[in-house]
Amino acid sequence: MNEIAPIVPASGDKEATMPRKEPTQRRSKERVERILSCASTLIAQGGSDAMRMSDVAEMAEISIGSLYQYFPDKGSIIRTLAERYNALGRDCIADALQNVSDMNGLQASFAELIDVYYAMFLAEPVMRDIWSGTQADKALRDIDLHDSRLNGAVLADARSRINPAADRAALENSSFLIMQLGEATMRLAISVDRAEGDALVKNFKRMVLREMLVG
Amino acid sequence: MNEIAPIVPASGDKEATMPRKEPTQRRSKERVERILSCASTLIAQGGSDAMRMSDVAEMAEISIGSLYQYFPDKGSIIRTLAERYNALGRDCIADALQNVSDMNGLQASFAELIDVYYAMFLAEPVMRDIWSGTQADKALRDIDLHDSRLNGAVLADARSRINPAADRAALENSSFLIMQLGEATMRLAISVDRAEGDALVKNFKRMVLREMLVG
DNA sequence: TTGCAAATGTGAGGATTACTCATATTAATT
DNA sequence: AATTAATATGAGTAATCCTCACATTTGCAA
Repeated sequence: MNEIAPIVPASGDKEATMPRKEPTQRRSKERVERILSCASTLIAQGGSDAMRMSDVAEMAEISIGSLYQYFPDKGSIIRTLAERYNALGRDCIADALQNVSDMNGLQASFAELIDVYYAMFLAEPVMRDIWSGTQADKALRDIDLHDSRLNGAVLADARSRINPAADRAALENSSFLIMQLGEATMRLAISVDRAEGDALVKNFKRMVLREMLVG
Repeated sequence: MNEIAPIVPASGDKEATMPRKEPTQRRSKERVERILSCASTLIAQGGSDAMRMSDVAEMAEISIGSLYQYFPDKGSIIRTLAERYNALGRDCIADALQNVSDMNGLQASFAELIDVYYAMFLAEPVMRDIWSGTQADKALRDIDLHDSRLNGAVLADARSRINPAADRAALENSSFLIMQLGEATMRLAISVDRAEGDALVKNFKRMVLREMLVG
């Protein structure tokens, strides 16, 4: 687990973290996608710890050497997947919150958002696995923190719109915390049996909606 | 990272997870302590990933083979340390909450508890490291969940005493969630700079005290 | 088309570490 | 003192991530 991740063949940047530049773009892009897709499948099967780089190469029908030409290390594959999932979540959150203009709307949207996230966690083994690793791996945690800040800012915007008098810094801190605690709640909920998990999520929802209301 | 941890030479149980039984108890007990202490030092220096079993053996001045006689795998050392830290925390929480009898007392005690925990997290690199790994390792997570349930039950007891009308199951669920979110907040707070971490903890405290008052 | 240089592909092998096991040593017991 | 049981030892095994010297393909100029 090392530094930064390559997202996709860098387009002329100072070669970033990607080993070599973009060649027959078409082919290399396809390879990157195949690698990520195979990695995803393998993680879904046995978790990212059990995913071996040799398995990924074999399933993607490329040599191990080629694999390392596209991703400098195992962590970079996982980070790339994490970033993609996060981007999905970010869009979801932005969609839900961008246009709320009153407290009722905010609460309704946020409550639904929590449900959607919970459903995603339950349905996506890869996401689950990667998010679990989030705390242990520094690079992953940094990605996670960064995205929580972005999402927190979106929430803070909405709250600020509704209550312009509120202190912006405080709103941002509170919103960031809410995003992180939301993730923690999801991780917790999927670690226990379904009924208890549901109850925990419900409890969290109640707590957060009140926090947003009261402030 | 495998199954269950040995705590200390098992006293005649069906040999549990410990390789061999208790011998010249004195010596073996000392060895276990020395191993744990050296492991602690090494984790404080570079984190548990960087801690090599060969280093532990060397620092403890025993052979690698002996090390594996006391701890069946690397994870078991870490789990043992985790359980010891948790036991400390459990005592702390029980002390603070056992005798509260009204809401003001509960809020005051819990607020102080949060501060104490935060201070511990800031001061104890080993605890930090182990707790960070909590999410990634299944056995560690199970230990963590188990202890959060115990602590949650203590909190639920206190709340139940204060408000006997409240539904016990709901209190327990809420208290368990609070304990887990508290941990999440600590992990978060130490991942950002000190000022922001302080603000996050303060925010969490506010949120939780209100939850206990209202919820 | 042909030939050459640059870009990619390849997989045997290096390097690191958790962990094992046959053997040596020490302690307990008779 | 002899025998048996308990424990210590560390060279060696196994599992994996990753590298690198060399083979192959591609792009391009003549």
